Amino acid sequence: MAQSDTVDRILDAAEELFADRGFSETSLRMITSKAKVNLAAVNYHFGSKNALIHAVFARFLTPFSATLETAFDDLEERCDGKPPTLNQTLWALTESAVRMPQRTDKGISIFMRLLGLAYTQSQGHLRKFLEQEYSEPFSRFMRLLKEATPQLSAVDRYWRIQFMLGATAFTMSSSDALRDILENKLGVETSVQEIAARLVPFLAAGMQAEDTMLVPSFEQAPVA
Amino acid sequence: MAQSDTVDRILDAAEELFADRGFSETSLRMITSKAKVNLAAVNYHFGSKNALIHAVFARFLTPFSATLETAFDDLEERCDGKPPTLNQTLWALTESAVRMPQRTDKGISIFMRLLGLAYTQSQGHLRKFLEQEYSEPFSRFMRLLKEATPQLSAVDRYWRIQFMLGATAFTMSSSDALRDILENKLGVETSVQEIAARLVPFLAAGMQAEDTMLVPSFEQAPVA
DNA sequence: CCGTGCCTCAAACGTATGTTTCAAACAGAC
DNA sequence: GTCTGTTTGAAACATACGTTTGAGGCACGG
Repeated sequence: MAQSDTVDRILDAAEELFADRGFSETSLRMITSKAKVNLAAVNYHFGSKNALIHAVFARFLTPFSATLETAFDDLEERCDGKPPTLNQTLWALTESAVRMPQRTDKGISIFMRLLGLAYTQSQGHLRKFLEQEYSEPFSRFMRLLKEATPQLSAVDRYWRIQFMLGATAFTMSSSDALRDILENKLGVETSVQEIAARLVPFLAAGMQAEDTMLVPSFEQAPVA
Repeated sequence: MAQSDTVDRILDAAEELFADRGFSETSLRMITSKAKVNLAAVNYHFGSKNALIHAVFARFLTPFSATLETAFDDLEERCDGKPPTLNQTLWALTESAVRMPQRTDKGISIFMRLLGLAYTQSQGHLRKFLEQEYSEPFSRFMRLLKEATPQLSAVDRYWRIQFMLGATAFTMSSSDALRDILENKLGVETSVQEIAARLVPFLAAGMQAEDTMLVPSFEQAPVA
């Protein structure tokens, strides 16, 4: 083999292990033994474990952010002038994610789970890396959200974006938590596409909720 | 001192460190040096690091689940017979959380962040512990949610509950992630009570969103 | 006043981690 | 075939972790 596939085997193994164990809980020895490569190969090819984590993210985030850019381009062109709606913006995002070329059958869920972990596990270096490398599509998405919800105050919009990100990242990253508790009872399996199809209306409805209730209490919210 | 306060000092330090670093990323040496206590004290008083984690959760989860039980009792009594509404159920939960006696000024946010981590960091032992000890108030909350949303199919309700949990847990657990990016720009500080006041309407609206959009595409969702 | 039980302390133990080393194997160019 | 730069291999390194040990202190009941 001309350009050794050691690098890819490491990335594949690391991606999968990170996705279902987290970063700190995955050792280089687990990765190299799953990838059937020598332990030293990671530090040789990537330099450090943190750099390997960055490489895992870059491998799917770079093509994804390119796809996303063109999706946003298409959307804005289609709307010529008028700002896209909230639903359109959210769908542009989820369709870009779902339609990404997959390496494996479970590619998209690993993808989502890693993104969830990225925000959830407070790895300072990772956040710094992601902010530096992918701030542009992120900012653009934020701008679209702002234009799609002009009725919201900046503070309301800020928090509701937090809630959206939370619902998304958490759902995608908890493949084994509540799924075990409840999915057994229902006995149904759901694809990522179907989850997204359920998630987007939930997010859009929450984002456009009528009012922000302040100083709440049961006296002001009667029973009937 | 008759009953040494070592145990409480360890719990205080561990709680805070766990909350802003996660479990695996917090070592016993960090905890004991923050608590100004000997390293061996943790294993002496608690037996192991995992048992310490359980103790940290039990210290606030046990009184909280008691408070929650009476809040649900009050709510159901007030509604005599008729099932409580979704808003009432969500408010009963958040008010129980907010009105818990606080040990420190930042007590409630640590509380929330730990709960977020509990579902997010896939610590098998923690999930098992929480399920064993606190399954009853959890099941009761789920039952109330079911009765408050009879229009939803079981599958829809399952996923939307996931989304609610995600928005809540993630928001509460990401005290430093997006807050750094956006809160600087807005220059406002928000209390946990205010976050809850914004979160509940978001969740209720999402939970009661009209329809679950299936097989979505831009052809079926025109621009105007 | 002295022992008994509870607690603290410094030190060590065993293990696992990320990283480094350096010799061997390899590929391609001349 | 030989040389050169790149990649792999087994082993070791230094460090950090959770846990255990055993000596010492301290309070309290006899």
